[in-house]
Amino acid sequence: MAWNISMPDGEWFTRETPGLEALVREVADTPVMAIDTETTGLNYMKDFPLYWSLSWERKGTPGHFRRVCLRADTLPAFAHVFKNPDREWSFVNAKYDMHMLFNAGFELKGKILDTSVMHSLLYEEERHDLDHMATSVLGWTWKDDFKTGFKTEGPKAFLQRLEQEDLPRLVEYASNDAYGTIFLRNKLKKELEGAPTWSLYPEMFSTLWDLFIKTESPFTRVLWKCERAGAFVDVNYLKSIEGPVTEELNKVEREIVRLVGRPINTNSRKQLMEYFFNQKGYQPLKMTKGGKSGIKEPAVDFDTLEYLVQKYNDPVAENMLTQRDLAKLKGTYVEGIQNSRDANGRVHTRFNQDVARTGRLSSSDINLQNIPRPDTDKFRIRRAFIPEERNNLIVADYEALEMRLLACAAMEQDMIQIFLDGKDIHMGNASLVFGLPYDDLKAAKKVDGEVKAGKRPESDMTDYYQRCLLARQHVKTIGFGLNYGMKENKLARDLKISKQEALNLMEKYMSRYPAVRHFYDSSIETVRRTGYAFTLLGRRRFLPEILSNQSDVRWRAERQASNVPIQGTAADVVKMAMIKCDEANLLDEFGAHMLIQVHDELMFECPEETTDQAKKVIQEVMEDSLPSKLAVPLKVSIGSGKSWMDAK
DNA sequence: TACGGCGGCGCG
DNA sequence: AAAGCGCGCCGCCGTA
Repeated sequence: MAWNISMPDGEWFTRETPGLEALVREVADTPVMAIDTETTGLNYMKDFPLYWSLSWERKGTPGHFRRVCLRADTLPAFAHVFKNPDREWSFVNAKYDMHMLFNAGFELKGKILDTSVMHSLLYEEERHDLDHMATSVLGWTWKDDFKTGFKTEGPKAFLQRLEQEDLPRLVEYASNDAYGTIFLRNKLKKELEGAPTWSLYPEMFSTLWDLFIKTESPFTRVLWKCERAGAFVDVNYLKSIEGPVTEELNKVEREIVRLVGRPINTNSRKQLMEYFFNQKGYQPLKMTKGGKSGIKEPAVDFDTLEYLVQKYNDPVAENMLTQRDLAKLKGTYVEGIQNSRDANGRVHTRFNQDVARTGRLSSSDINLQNIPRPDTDKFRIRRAFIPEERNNLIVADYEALEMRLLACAAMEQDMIQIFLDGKDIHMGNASLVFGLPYDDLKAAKKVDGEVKAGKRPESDMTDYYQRCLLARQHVKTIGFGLNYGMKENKLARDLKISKQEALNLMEKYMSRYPAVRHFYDSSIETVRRTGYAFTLLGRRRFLPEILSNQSDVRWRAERQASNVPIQGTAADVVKMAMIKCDEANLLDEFGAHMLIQVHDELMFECPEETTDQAKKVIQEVMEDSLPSKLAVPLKVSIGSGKSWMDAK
């Protein structure tokens, strides 16, 4: 027995088992079912199910459950059940099993309930794997250990040996997962229904169950489709920059070794630390965090290198800045992306729905949400993401999404007006905060652009225009910084101004926008009062540390309290947009697939002929993704082209 | 040889 | 580093 509870016997089915037909009939007649697969491995595009299991509460006999383990050869007998849209499947980590079933030739059409996602809405600080959820939600503990077998023999050999040599153990193992899942589904559903929340649409979202079933549940399938599609990669382009990147990196590393006068591994912070602070005797700028041991050492990060260049004019530090850039580019992107390509030249990320505490997605294996931006990346990695022949990429961006949501949430009329007037928000803010004419700010940016493009003489960029540009930059940094709870010290460092100037700037900004100040204060107050920070659709984040006696712990919770409503609401908006794009049937209408989400940006692949039509629909759907209009319209800029770079 | 912690850094 | 939110991956290094 694997769980520490009494349970019905696990049943075993193969294609030849006489009871299979009756089982199929019962399953078809039971609309709520937990499902799990045992597979050949963890690669979701390549591996496939060897066994699978189901568990459900028997119709007409409440409290009586069945749990069955089936060999994969039984799957075809259930094909019509998988196709039925009017049923519900519960999983742990749903997308993975959906991929496995798809690899075996079956696409589930019913509702998808991922218990990991359900759990993440209630217990965002905990893990969402089956073992932990079963322990903490159900009080069940796992007794058998299969890890060693999987590890030493590999999943395929291990599972197939079990079928031959110890079938009961295989049946236990496999069917218990499904059994745990159906109990988790039932318990978590009750907990979600009993979890009140606060949203802008109380008639639609008043409990976490509303949030789950109306947004997260359909979202899972949307993400599954994105993962499945993958993004096509121009491997020739990556190969073409691999040489130059490597050459440049080697060159700068050789130069560093020459300057140091002995072999040094430029990737080793320890060796660099030794060189700068022992051999050269420089003063450290800052110390590292120290981690568990608490041992702090001099940092050798970007800030430090920049300071060593500034203060000591050190050529090694200067070269290290280049080395860092190139090493990151080469290892993480040029090589990393190539290594992730599948046989068709596409890369398939995992979009994690249960990781970010604010409700954002995360992307891993491969992370497609941190590909370098072309404006700072001289090797233009984004150029490597391309459509297949005769297709385009479409890239749609929410413009200033978080600022718009802040203006709405705070009901800051002057800021709202900037958006209603269709102005650039940072220029608008700079204009109001510093009393500069908006048109001058606009002209400054235009002239700056033209001077940089060589279309105008440098003398056109007057001191006044420089001041205008700087004002916009300062206000932009303040706006983002405030959202993260930044204080004057950090602002001063970022803007390279004095602490007092930074303090003055922030005060000026806040007193020009009193409603914004009040919004941040009241966000913190809400958490003090209720324990939770809320987003527009009612996602909650529990922040008990807001009452901590330790000021650093409490301050951190306060920063999170003021950030969650904005970052989390932005995540809500994009999530709704993705669901609506899916519902708009872009695939059938235009042959368009959603590929990637990068927080406020969506990427699609679309045939050339239908690109213009698809763009129009996508833009409309995204700008209109919420149940009702906000005080500020959401604006989406949309472009298309033959690479991620060109499409923006 | 594998793994986790850590520093460092890419993105929004 | 510091009162800057949310992520994931790389290489190094110490440990098993």
